[in-house]
Amino acid sequence: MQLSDAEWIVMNLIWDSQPTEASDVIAALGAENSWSDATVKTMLHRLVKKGALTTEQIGKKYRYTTAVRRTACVRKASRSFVDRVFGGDAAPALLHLVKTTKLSQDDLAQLRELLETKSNLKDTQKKGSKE
Amino acid sequence: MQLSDAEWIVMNLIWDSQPTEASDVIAALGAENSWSDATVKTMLHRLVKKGALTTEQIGKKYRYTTAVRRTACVRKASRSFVDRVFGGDAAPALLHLVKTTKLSQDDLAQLRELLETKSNLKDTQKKGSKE
DNA sequence: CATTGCCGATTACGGACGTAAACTGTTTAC
DNA sequence: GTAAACAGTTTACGTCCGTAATCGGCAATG
Repeated sequence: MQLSDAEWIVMNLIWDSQPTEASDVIAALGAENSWSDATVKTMLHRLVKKGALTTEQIGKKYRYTTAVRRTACVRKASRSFVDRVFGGDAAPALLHLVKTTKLSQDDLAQLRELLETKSNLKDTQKKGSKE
Repeated sequence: MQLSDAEWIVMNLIWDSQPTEASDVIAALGAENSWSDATVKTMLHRLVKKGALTTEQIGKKYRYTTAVRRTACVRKASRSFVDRVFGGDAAPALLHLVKTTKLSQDDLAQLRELLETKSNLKDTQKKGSKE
């Protein structure tokens, strides 16, 4: 599922507070992004048509629920980003991001732990060649 | 400088082998991406108009040179990616990427070192609040 | 010198996107 | 019950993007 900029905003909101009604989305995003309600409605509609959201009719109104996993979309977007910007080579991408990102102590600790785990896992399968 | 998908491909090539003539770009990218030469020419033209490339007339033909720094574009694209997908919160983005990326021992080592440096730098300015 | 061929410029066109108005049907309040 | 309010659908429109054909100038070649 390929999401556009604006669609990510909508989807992120709905992933966070599911299921949601149109009015909630309009209220939240209209304020945040100064989108007109018409704009939000268009987004929702397109996302449904696209298969990213499903609607469930509750009485007279609809409730929107995400139909795609956030992790899947994130994965897709990440790959696309790495491909586009770093020609598919993820390592420099990561180095760059880590270098240029403000991270809290906590984040740093988590990352370090994660890396340690990965290092240990790989410890057996000596994979040193570049290409 | 905001670059589109296709433009990144062109720019990455030119950053790597500067200065370049149109024919070279056409040859390289036509083969790789099966773009028609017309398509490549359009890309080049748009990039020039956009200010991402400059042309220097050598005799009757032009040589293309990048007019923007790759790092600047990478930074911009990274920020835009993190904003769009993670709502500006970079830490989860990094965690996700690190988690889902195949990294060589070498890459891991580099990352770990980088993180250690960052941890030490931050050691003095206790910033723990989430907010 | 006229033709061909290369190269950059101009024009084209459909689809996606951001943005939003207008239309329609239903519910609710006066 | 009629009008206002609300929610979903349709239509709209300018821009960017991918993709490409065509045009126009200059240079080499016969």
